[in-house]
Amino acid sequence: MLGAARNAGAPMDLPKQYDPQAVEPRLYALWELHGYFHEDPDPARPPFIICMPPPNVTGRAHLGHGSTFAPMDVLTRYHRMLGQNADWLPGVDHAAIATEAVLVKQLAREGLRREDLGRERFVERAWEWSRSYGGQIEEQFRRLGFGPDWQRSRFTMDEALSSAVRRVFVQLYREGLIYRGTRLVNWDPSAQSTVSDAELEYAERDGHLWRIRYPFSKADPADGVEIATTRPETMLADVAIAVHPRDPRYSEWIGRNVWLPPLLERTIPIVADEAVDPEFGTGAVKITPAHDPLDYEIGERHGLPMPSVIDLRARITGVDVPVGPYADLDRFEARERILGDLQELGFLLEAQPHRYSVATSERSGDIVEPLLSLQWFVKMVALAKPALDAYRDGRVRFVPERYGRTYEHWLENIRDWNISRQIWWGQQLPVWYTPDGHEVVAETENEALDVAAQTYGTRDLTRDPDTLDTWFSSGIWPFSILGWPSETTELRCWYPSQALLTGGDIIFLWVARMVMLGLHFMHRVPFPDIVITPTVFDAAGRKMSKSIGNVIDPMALAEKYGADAFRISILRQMRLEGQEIRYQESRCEEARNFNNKIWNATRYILGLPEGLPEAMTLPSETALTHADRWILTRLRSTIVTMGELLDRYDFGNAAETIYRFVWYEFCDWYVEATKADQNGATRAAVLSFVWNNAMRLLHPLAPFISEEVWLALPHDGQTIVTATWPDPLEFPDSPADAHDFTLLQRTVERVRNMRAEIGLHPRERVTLDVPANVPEPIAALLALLATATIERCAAAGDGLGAALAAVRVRAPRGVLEERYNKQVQHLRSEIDRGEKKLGNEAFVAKAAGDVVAKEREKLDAYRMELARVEAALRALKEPA
RNA sequence: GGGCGGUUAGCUCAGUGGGAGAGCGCUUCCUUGACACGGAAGAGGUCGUAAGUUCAAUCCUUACACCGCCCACCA
Repeated sequence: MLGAARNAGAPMDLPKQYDPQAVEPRLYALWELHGYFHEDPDPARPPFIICMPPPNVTGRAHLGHGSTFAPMDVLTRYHRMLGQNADWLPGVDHAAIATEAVLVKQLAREGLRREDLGRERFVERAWEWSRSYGGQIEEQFRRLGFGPDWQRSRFTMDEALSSAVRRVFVQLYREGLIYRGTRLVNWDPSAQSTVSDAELEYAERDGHLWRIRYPFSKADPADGVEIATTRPETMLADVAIAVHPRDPRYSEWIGRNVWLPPLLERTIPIVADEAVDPEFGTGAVKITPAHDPLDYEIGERHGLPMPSVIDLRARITGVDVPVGPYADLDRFEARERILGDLQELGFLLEAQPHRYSVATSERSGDIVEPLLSLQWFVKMVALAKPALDAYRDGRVRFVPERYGRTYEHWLENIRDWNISRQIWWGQQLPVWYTPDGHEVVAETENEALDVAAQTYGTRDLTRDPDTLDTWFSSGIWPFSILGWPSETTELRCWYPSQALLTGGDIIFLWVARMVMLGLHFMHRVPFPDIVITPTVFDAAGRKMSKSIGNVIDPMALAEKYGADAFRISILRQMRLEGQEIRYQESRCEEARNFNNKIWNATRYILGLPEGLPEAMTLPSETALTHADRWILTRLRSTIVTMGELLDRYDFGNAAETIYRFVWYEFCDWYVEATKADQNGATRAAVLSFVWNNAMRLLHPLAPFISEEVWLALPHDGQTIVTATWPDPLEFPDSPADAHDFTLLQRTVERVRNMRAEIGLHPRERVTLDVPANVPEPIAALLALLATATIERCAAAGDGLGAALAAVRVRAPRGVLEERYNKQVQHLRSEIDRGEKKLGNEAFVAKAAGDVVAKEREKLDAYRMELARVEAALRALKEPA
């Protein structure tokens, strides 16, 4: 659009407001059409690979993608411009639990359960759903300008990835790192599946701590041991009372039996265990190994039986022990009934209000029930050790560093990972059972049949119905997407990747597991840098949630303000050490204004009467004005700073740096300065050169507007996407001239300030007495920028700084007097401060030399300035 | 209970061992040939509290208060 306007020679016909909706989708389509995001492995260039954390197939873009995915896009685009073999590898996760939940809900609307459909048809339906409705998030990512290599997109359920998963499972099994066993697991009754420890969320609840007496004799309910519990419904499965071995209150009772109320059908022993806290409750605790993790450990230590009374539907079951009238009651209903009965029988002594935390399932939100169950596990200790070593010797590091301690602590205290799930959508375990119950683990059914025939003499196999935890397949993501176990070029060139960017909430679920599995199967860490990006909250610091109604949809922001604006608004708020962003829509509006500023600066450049040069070249160095040299020096410094900041993953400061350069340096000063007549010959070249460079610096952050503007300027190549990153060595550096320009800026500000005090209309010229030793070009800029008429007066001071300081503003005597008096007052206080400081012997003796010298210089400068102002004040009072 | 962040202008946040910053909001002026999604000039802060280190502390140390996050087997 801009380019066409340029050719038409009528840029002023362009609208004054930038319209991202007209630009963004069009440019994205072109980029994708030309395959600018696609790369092949090229060993001749350094790789820069980022594996996209695969969003759930059920997922939709949210603000968090702004803080995590936008930075990945920034890095990939930046490294591509640096000429590296840069590729961002995308994909989608099959999100077993979430997808299954969607489908089950869908079926329910049809009055069906998944069993009515059968596994095969259910899985078929899940595939259909994933293909048609799923992956919509990829479209949203396109709209946000994210540029991963779509041709390489992978789905965790793809056959290649599933077969990699089976390979990993089989190998770990053969190495003895995967086993099947009956352990206490977290059961999610509403999802009807296990949940791993890392997927639990603890919620504080107000409840009660009930004191209950277990009697020594059925005949005397008043004589017994008092325990405290928050979960009376589990007492039906109690197998013991535990006390601390050195608790004097109970020591003589250890070994005795008590009756188990309220049924009083069996007795349980009192045992001693160090894990009991004598300070808590009554110091005696009921032990229910089948329904509590700590009790399970105590039960194991004491060889206690482990009856269950809560079944998979979270109802009371009498399969193991008598449960009397409570059979089949819901767990919470049972609690009420049991409490009532205990009360009636005199065993309930007290109900004390108590705040406690319950484990809930992250996915379903249901209260998780610890249950004994036969499941598959990964032995973690052996895998964790190398992952810890890799962190400790620096092969992986965290940004910010502090997250490393989180990772370390988790790995040090790691527990076995329950990987079997009782859902149908996902990678089915490559495990078969013979009629005798022998396990056969193999990558394919044929192989399993052969093994079974050879080892057990049967071909009658039943496959384990369970599927693997979704995180099992994402744990091998950095190499499974490169074609592992095949020895592909991709695998050879692109493993390991260069950085992982993700939210802090999945350091355990995903990051640590990728490191462990990467080390185990590829013998190298999957990425050296782990960048933990901040979580986005609302402006009040609350999590965004549907129930609060404070969710901001990034797609709506992109619609309203443009994807570039959305990206800038998030990036500018990121801080290297920050762990949260409080998002306010006003930041997006501000970024939209920024883009509009860029648009209008471009309109100005395109509308220059002299037209733009064909090629992007700078005029000879001698032709450059002060302002040119200043902006080029500032550009050079901006390029260097941007590079440093992006290399450090400091996206916030990088965004801030280009933002300030564009607005406060280029637009506010340089563009204004080019309106002076003197620039006619060179300005179009310098303006378009600097603007071209600025657009390239901006491109990783705001890909659309930078491309649109860049294409309209003199440029090399087809697209900014593959343009080269600006090189500061391509243009002259003249710090001295740049400094002269900053002296001019201060003078302009001083004059403008006076103008305001005089109350001049913005267009009315003020008259300035400018010393003869201020060079003509500088004086001309002063006249332009301060809207002034220049009268030359006698040379004053030594050097440009002093000469400019001597510039006088002609103004009514009263205004000048007030102004000078204010200045005198300010200068005196500064001089006073400096004198006191330098008069302090301790300061002069102990402060670093340059600090003292600087202080002296400042003091001298203030004194000179004071002398000048006082002279001016005196001159004012003398009769003309 | 343990660990980690945070506390700076009305709001959201930068920042630094040596004279407190931005954006938004607010006040005044300005529809000047890029831009009112703009320009210019301003007002506004004892940098959470208290001690300590230092010639010098908003910055370093300690304690405390409040807010937030993570971890943990308080039954």
